[in-house]
Amino acid sequence: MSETVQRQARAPVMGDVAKRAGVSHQTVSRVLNDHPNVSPKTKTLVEKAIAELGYRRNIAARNLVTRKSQTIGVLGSEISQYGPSNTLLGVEQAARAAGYFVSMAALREVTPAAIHDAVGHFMDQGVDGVVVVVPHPGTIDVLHTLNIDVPLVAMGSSGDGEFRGVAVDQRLGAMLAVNHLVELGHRRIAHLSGPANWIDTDARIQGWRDSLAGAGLTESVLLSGDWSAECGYRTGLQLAKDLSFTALFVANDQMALGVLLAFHESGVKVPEDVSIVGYDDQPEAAYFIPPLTSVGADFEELGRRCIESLLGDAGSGAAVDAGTTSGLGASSDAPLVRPQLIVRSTTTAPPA
Amino acid sequence: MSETVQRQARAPVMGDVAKRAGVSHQTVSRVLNDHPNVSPKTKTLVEKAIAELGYRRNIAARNLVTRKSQTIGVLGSEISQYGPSNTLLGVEQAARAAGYFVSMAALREVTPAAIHDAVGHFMDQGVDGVVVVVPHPGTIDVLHTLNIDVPLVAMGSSGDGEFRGVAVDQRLGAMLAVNHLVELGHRRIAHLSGPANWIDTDARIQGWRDSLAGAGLTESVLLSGDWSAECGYRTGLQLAKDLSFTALFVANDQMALGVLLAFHESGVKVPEDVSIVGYDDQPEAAYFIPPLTSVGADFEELGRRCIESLLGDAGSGAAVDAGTTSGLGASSDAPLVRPQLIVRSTTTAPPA
DNA sequence: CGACACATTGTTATCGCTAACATAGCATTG
DNA sequence: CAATGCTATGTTAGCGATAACAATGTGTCG
Repeated sequence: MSETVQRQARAPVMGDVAKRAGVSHQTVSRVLNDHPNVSPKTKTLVEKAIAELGYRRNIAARNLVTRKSQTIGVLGSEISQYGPSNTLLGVEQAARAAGYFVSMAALREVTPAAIHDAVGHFMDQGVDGVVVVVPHPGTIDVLHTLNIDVPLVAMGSSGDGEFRGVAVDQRLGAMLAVNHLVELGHRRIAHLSGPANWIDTDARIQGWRDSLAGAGLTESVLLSGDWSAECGYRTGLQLAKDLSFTALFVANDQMALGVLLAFHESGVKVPEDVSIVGYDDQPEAAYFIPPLTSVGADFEELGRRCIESLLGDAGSGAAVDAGTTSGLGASSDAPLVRPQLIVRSTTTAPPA
Repeated sequence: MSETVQRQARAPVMGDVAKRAGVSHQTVSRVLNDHPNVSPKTKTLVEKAIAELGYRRNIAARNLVTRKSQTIGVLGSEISQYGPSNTLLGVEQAARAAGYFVSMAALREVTPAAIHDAVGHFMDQGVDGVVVVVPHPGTIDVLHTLNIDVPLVAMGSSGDGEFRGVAVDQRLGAMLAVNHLVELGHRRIAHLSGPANWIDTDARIQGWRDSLAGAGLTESVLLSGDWSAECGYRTGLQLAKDLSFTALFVANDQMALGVLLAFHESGVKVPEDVSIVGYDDQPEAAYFIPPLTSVGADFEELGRRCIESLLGDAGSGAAVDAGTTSGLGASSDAPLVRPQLIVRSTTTAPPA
């Protein structure tokens, strides 16, 4: 009688399952871990006992003895933004599908101290790997100072000796945008970029330049913004006063939204007076006034690739300690996600 | 010599710290856990040893013996949307500040099976509490079937005997919106709501009704949408053909964006012909054409409150097993976050 | 000054699991 | 048929922390 009570009182452990199945607890462990040498009959027996008891293996005990936590730390910032939040989604999905837990730490502000904190948090937890979804430059540098002893994948980075990187081919994306403009007949194509030094900013500027050069055009205005609609609006107001270009490539959709409003208020007609191409292709872009032509990438796929890359690493054991550091050549084969141009109503041939 | 090598080979454990500080490992544990009866001198000694060795406590071992995982499971869906993603941010922040790890599981699709899966994932992990950030109705019902043995807080729910809830006072938000319209002189105020049965949808419809009733007005058109800009656009196109109202309260900003585009294309002037109020006040709303009047809430605060509520629970031990179930009266004191109306350029007095 | 309370520290016993080794049974082989 | 190798299972020993209890030392009090 009292035994029954006890059983209800505390969760069943491996020994309970073993007793019920008439085997040793080790055999139960073997069934749970899919070891090869277990007879089908025993396996069935054990599985039945597990089901009957509603047994769940104690993860803490397992982690203690295996020295693995089965969890991946995801370091994020700006996770309420379209790109990062979708990347996060992809990361979580892929990680859980692979049997890992996902521990999240969001950076409210991207400072060395905050990064340090969050990584410390992950180390305390003994994560098996870290995915960094922080589109800020310098993050990688901070991480380098941290002496992290688990595999790490950084989104947006192209990878280096120590860390792996997964990124969207942003230069290509920018070229897609600018080529489209060139094909429409534009010859003076300005660019409203992101803040200086961001990886994304630089790559997009580069694409703009390369595309221009490829078409034999000289650079027009290059302005830098801060990604916000507010900034797009202010810049748009300035620009409207004295248009020296017929097309504008804006580094993200939010700034483009601001520009659109500013132009609207200033009487500059889009696309008649000036064509605009955005970047990110967030769902709302299709409903801007007018609907925005934009370059989009599959951010979820990006997230999935992060995990793929990380697990490829983790699978090969402590690859980080060993030769990887010397394999600088690996940086070039960082997987790149290809962006796509979605043409809508903000682009047309330049005014006559 | 070999000892030195060993020390580098494996992470230091409590015993190493103890040896170095000249105390027992238990004393080290006491220092780490802030036990009262440790002499300041010893404490300093231990802390010095910890720092010198770069010691980090093994969480798995601790979890095993304390039967606590120090982690909170966060179940989310639509985490790339403005509201949920910010709530998530608030949750993560507050949880980490309270010394908890945050394990995330994102629902790609909100089905009983997916919820089941994710919760099972959390149970495997032995989370100390669960926060549910899933704005879909029926989620709670599914959770009720799951026999969860840790405290749980559901965002958007008003709480019941078994679970706690934290929500925005959406009825109030809707009333704020409609009252504003009434004060401007509108008498025929339509509502484009969210999908049927959503908690949010119902509360906002209720607020719209109550506000109308309070002003002695009869209900105008009530249409239901699906939150998307696309749907707002289609509905807007319909509506534009035959305007039977002078003001439209839209249940979220994205649908409002679609409506704005549809009206623009149809030649319906906002706000001259019809006033529009949105809901959520996402940052972009200020840059819609024209800038959208909207009702906003502090979603991060909502997230923080979730943790607050959860930890209040967790603190009192296994409150769930005990009397809580009978305390149905507690449902009324669910903390409500108060929304605010932000007036911009889509609202004005009705046409003469 | 002996007794008792209290602050401080040490010792031992788990927590629930997996790794490593040990053992038994059975088929194969020269 | 003894030797060998495999398969299937059991036994034992930790993983690294905290809990519970034991053992000190120190000060106060009658």
